[in-house]
Amino acid sequence: MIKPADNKILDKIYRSLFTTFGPQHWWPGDSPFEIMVGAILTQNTNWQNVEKAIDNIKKARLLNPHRLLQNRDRIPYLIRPSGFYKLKSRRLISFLKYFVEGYDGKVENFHKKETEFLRDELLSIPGIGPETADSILLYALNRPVFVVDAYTRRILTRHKLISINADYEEIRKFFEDNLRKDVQLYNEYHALLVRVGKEFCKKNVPLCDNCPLYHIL
DNA sequence: TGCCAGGCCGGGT
DNA sequence: ACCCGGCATGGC
Repeated sequence: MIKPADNKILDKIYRSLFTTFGPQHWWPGDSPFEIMVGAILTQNTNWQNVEKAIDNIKKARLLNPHRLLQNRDRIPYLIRPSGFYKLKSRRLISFLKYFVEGYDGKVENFHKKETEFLRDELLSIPGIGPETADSILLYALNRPVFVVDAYTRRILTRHKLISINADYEEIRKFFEDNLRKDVQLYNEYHALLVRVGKEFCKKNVPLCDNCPLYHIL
């Protein structure tokens, strides 16, 4: 991992991205529960497809943990547009059981728990890995946890800020160690990385000098 | 048309 | 401890 000399590089990157793109208003979603569902459905999937799935759930008036769990057999059909729908149905149901049985499906009941404790609980749910857990913690529960995703990794790798072998925890620590612990900052930063990644840091495209980050290396 | 999308898991080395 | 295929739909 790396990141020698300039321990302000992450600040520079953030300012550059924010100046270029402005606030991203993440997470797209009206309620913490919708965000949790979206976090699971968007695994390796285009957000547009996830929106269709969430719309289906809303139209069925099932965007509520208790009701969704009670109608679990309708989930595969409803979330079909988000892809991997049988797999994701199982994952969503696992999460719903955890949320309803452990917290009565109420977000307020999470508030008494420590972030690390919740993170461990989320990671123990089958189908919830580090990015999904951290997305839920940051965007649904407003906990200061930095979310690392494929774009984050690709951007940092391509700009030689981390080694190609760096694992999830290493990258997360890189951000959390070099930024102030601030929910709004983490929120915007991750959203901006996704934004710049979609536009300028695609797969199988080397490194373009149009990228706003190109010149601050 | 083929490639890709805001991962995660399980089996094989 | 890695590495890789499977999982699926819809947009460009």
